[in-house]
Amino acid sequence: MNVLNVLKRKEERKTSARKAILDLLEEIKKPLVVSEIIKRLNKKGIKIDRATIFRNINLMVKENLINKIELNEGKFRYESSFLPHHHHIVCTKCNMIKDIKSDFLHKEIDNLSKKASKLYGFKMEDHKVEFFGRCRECKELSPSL
Amino acid sequence: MNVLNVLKRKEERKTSARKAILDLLEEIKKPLVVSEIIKRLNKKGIKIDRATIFRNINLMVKENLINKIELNEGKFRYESSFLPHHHHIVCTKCNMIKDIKSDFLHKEIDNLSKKASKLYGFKMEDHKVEFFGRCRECKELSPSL
DNA sequence: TTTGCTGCAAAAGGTTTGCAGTGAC
DNA sequence: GTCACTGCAAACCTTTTGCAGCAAA
Repeated sequence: MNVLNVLKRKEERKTSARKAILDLLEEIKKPLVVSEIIKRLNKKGIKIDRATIFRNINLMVKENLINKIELNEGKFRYESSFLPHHHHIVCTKCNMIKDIKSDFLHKEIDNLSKKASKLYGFKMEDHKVEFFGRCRECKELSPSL
Repeated sequence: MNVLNVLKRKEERKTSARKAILDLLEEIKKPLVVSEIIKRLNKKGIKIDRATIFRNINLMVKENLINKIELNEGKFRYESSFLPHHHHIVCTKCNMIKDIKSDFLHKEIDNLSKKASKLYGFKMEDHKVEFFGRCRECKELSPSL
């Protein structure tokens, strides 16, 4: 996939840093925080400055190549926009993040969005649905919670 | 309402700082960032140190007196837990935050939660549904968007 | 060659922590 | 009087910005 071609439209360059970040996110298929991105790139022998990562991610978020999300941690996570549309379920004990395929939620969420949009006069652009709870393993470890 | 009594259970004290914060949040009925909380308290002639605000808010979040939410801003907002359960709709232009009464979404969201919980083996504790878009005024200002 | 991109260092928020003094009970 | 709470200052973390040198086109 030649997603970086999106950048050619403007005066934006296809640099190795941008390619490396996009490649990583498509490979991992999970929302990563910037510190994790840096660590994983290092493991691959790729060194990119933190400031450069942020600058590139912000640019690619604007270009819709990357999604920027929050999962109650006080920092952003980033994932490839080229994953099938989905939501997240987060374990509040082990912090494991799992994707929820949106196809089985799609109708309901669409409904919600339309209802809310009509009732409140908004032109809807985006929505966010995240679930938080104990994953199979963690709920067995402390069933009282 | 004597919500502060919750604190008496433990070795926690009912202080004027805690009361001031809770009162403010019940009065405003909107999710506030800490800087806004400080400003609004100042206007009332109440001076509480930023560190004290954070410490108290975190304590009261644990006690379920206050909800801690994120709305894609890179910082937390806090609102009273004693508001009827609801979700949020955020204008991506003027940043206006509106509550969505949950009663008309409740069934759908409950469905979502149960489905996700069954499918992924989670014991669900919480969920988050936020909508983002242009409010009535802002969508009229730039209809092309 | 041009001008956008990068690394480095510094700064800017938001949030947390250590400590000595204060106040709730 | 005790021990939790507060204010102040410093530290921490994530994210942003300024600038001089580098590299894509």
